[in-house]
Amino acid sequence: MGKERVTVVDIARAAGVSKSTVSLVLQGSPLVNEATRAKVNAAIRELGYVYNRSAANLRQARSKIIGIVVNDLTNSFFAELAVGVDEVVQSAGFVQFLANTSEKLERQREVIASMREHGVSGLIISPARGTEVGDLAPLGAAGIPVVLVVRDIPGADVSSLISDNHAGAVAAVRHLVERGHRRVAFLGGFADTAVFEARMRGYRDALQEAGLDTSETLTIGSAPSRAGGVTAIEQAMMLKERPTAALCFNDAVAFGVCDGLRARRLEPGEDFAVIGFDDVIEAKTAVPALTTVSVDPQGMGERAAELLLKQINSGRVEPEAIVSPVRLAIRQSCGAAVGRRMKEISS
Amino acid sequence: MGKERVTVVDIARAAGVSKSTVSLVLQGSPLVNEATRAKVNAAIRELGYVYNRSAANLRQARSKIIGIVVNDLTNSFFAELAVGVDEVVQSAGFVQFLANTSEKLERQREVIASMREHGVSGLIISPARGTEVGDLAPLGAAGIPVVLVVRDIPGADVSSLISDNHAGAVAAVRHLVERGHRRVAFLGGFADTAVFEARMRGYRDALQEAGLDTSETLTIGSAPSRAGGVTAIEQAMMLKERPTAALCFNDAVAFGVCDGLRARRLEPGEDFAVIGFDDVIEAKTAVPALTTVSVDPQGMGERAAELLLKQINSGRVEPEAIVSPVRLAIRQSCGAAVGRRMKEISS
DNA sequence: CTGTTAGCGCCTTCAG
DNA sequence: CTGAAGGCGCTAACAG
Repeated sequence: MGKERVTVVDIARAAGVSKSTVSLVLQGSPLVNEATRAKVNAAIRELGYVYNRSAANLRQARSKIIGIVVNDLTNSFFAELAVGVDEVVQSAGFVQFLANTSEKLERQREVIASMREHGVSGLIISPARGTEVGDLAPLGAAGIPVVLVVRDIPGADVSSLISDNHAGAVAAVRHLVERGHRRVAFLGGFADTAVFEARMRGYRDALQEAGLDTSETLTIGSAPSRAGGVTAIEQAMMLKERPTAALCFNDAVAFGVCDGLRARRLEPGEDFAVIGFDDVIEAKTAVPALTTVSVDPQGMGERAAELLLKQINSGRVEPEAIVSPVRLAIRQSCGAAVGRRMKEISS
Repeated sequence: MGKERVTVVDIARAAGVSKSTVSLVLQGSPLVNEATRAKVNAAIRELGYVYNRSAANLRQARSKIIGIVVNDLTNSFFAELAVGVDEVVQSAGFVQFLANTSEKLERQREVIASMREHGVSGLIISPARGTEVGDLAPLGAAGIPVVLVVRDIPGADVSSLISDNHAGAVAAVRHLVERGHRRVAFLGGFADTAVFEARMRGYRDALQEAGLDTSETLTIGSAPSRAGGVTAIEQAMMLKERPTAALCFNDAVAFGVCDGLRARRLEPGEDFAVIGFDDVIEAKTAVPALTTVSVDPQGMGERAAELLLKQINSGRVEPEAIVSPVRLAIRQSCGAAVGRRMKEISS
């Protein structure tokens, strides 16, 4: 067992060629004779050579790694995203740096800095709440392509890939109105994100279009979590004129709303429809017995990765803003059964 | 805007010191005067210097990155794991390479190779099914610490951190027996993993201890997925003497079993208890209305990362096998209500 | 098609 | 406490 690292010169010597030839083989260059290539590869295998990317990166001033930073990996939505990114990134011969910020700006700053130091070729970011253009500016200045996903940052000079939240909200409300709902609440979320703003605007626009009440009282904010959903529906049900349906800020809130509904007795025959955003695996399976209609962006990870790779390969960093269409997915038909079930369970 | 990369010599010049001084400052060495340090830091900020880790890694022949490879990031269990690892790894000044293998050995080989090339300091692996000792041997030979999580690979000369599957199964079965269940099935999973073997053995041991039937017929294998659970419970319910409770190979199977139970009518008053393994967030929320008792390892990611860091820092690579205790977590009380609910829903 | 030469940016002796 | 020199392993010119 040789203690020392085996390098290109070792394998060059073993194969009886020069180290640049080895280098060419390593990079799969077509400029090298088939026989030579075979000899080199044999030597590589024999000596157990492992390519040293640190050296290559240093020399080339770039590395085949792309970074992905998400604000909450615990949320299945982002886990899915990361898997999608990983898939295309791996097949393109890159590796993925994954960092989770847990919505902490400080952490985000650190990981972005760290990624720069590692010389990432590009970055996919679902920014933490409160991220400002200044946080991304250095990347752009350094010529590192960035693709923003899920949350846009107005004014940032980078690409973005977000879902059409406005259209999604409009479609959801239309769906509810078609089914006869006249009092539709908007539950959950904080007003400080662009995502919230877009969904809320879609909600209002669709109500107006249907000539319905857009009064503030039917809009109840809360943490964008399951617990927040419970709080929000409780408040909503204390209103003089209760809503009969709710569009929720996201899937977590929708689950919480369902929890809240289960916990209270609805009047016999009373029905309640719930719609959430950001539907992913969990949402598809978690509340099978309640009606949920979901607005979910498909394959966002893959698309983001492709967009990023395109920019990396073209060398050009020309920001591109893509708004991804959403679809309404109906999991289970509405019906008075919902009201009945509530009673049964709470008894 | 200078086109050229700013390096240590630039900032050395700007600060009026030598480059080695700068290097010391960069590493937070205490050997440098406070005033000098301040000057250097000022220059760094002013020139927008970014540390080049490729160069440092090349020079030092190691990198502050640790790799984590999981067999299914889509499974919340592993997402949680990755988050846990990320947390401790980040605070230790490392960054995390995350790769998802989707149970594909070929992919796993690629990513492990890639990580070696990047000079990772250590690796946390939840191996894909079918991984052999040979797949990990080169890492050990290269002195790269490896911590196996979730799934052990007998004979591999690396550390491992797995839950006490045997004890978990025993506890689960005892719990069921105490509640009066006499016919307990073991549903789901494939017999080709050590995990399966341990859980199955615990199941058998506990039954024997209680003087109950351990006949093969109550053991029904299936894919370790939700769909597999549905298949398994359907088979189980076609038995002459039906089981009244099931211990499931994992949480996904448990969900599937619940699905299957919902889909069929139980006799009035008939009860059925379901227990799953690998409980994580999803499990805690997905089937709130059914009785589930869960066996879940806590903080495995953090512990694995700590173990790995310890090995990295000590330089010593002395494999250590840790069996993590599990706990039974009862989500909701058992009761005849389950049988009633089934009827209601399926009608 | 293959060999030679010259660094990439940093860290580490070893003197001062 | 700071400066001067050398080289980590690789690739990018350029010659042959």
